[in-house]
Amino acid sequence: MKLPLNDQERFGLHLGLVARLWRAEIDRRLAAFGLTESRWLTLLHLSRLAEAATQRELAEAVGVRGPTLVRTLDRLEAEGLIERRTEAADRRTKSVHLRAEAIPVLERIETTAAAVRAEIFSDISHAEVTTCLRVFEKIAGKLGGAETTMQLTHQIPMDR
Amino acid sequence: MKLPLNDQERFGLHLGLVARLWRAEIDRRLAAFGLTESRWLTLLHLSRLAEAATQRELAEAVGVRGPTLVRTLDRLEAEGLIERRTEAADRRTKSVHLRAEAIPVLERIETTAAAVRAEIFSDISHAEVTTCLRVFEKIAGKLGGAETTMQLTHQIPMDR
DNA sequence: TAGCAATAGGTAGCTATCTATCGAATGTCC
DNA sequence: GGACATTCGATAGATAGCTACCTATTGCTA
Repeated sequence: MKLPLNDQERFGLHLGLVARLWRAEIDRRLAAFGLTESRWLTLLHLSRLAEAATQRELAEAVGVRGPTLVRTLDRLEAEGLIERRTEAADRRTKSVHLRAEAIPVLERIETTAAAVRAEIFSDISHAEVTTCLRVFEKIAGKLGGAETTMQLTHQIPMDR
Repeated sequence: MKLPLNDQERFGLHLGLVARLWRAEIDRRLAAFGLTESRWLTLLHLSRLAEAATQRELAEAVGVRGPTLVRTLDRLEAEGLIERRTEAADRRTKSVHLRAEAIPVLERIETTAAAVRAEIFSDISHAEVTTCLRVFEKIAGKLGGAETTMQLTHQIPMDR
């Protein structure tokens, strides 16, 4: 039973581990600014989406389920970084907006993320990165179905 | 601000997402047998470690911290799949042992994991897998320090 | 050998993810 | 136009990861 692992087995085991290490590192660097990955990732996607994104659109962009985003937004709203507005057109939906207070925070996020990337990728070639991305998208295509693939490539259709 | 993402940015964003999809898929397939990833992963590592592994050694193999393993072992012990024994040599440590009831469960895990791998990797070449593994280990080396690198390559030193 | 540092496992509490479900609002189809 | 299905955001509860701290035991060292 105590066989050495083959490469496919090792891939499965290491994927989750590296993802946890990555998240922990970013959390560590941004903790001093009161940010965790789920919060800064949400802010970042919000800044890159069209104006007046709904919670549903934002959740899809970030890659989490609705209830997960609800709690993240609760915290960001309590911290005064975003606000939710009920839209007259469809009173079920709420649009999410960055507040002015979020601008310096976003700048800090961009700076820190760039520094982490420069450090992490210093000895990883561009070809290696694109290979990983191709593998990620193949896996997401199989596991997540069409929606996730579109989400991964940031081609979110407007009519969903 | 609404710039397209470069490949390094996309890598960071997709890593966590694919890891969550992967975990959700395996949990879905093994849920019918009362297993979740943390539990079957722990059983699998236990079956591949030397006899009488301590909790510390097992935690390092699985890649989680001590308190995380404590809860997982609590559940596995309650389900009758493993048992903890206090060793006379060092009464601080407890060795973890598979019980006979775990054998069919492990067979089910191995079968299911092999099926998932065959499906996921059907259109991913061996070269792509090894490139990803090389990237994972470079990142783990930078983020996790020496111990994690050793853990990733399964060269756990005996004298720690 | 007495005291103190280090180690193993456990507990408490935080964050974040998920599924299942709910209420309100909207849309659709006879 | 009324009944039913769908969609959106929120809530509840489960699981799993972490750090910080605690107790018991071991071992080193002055």
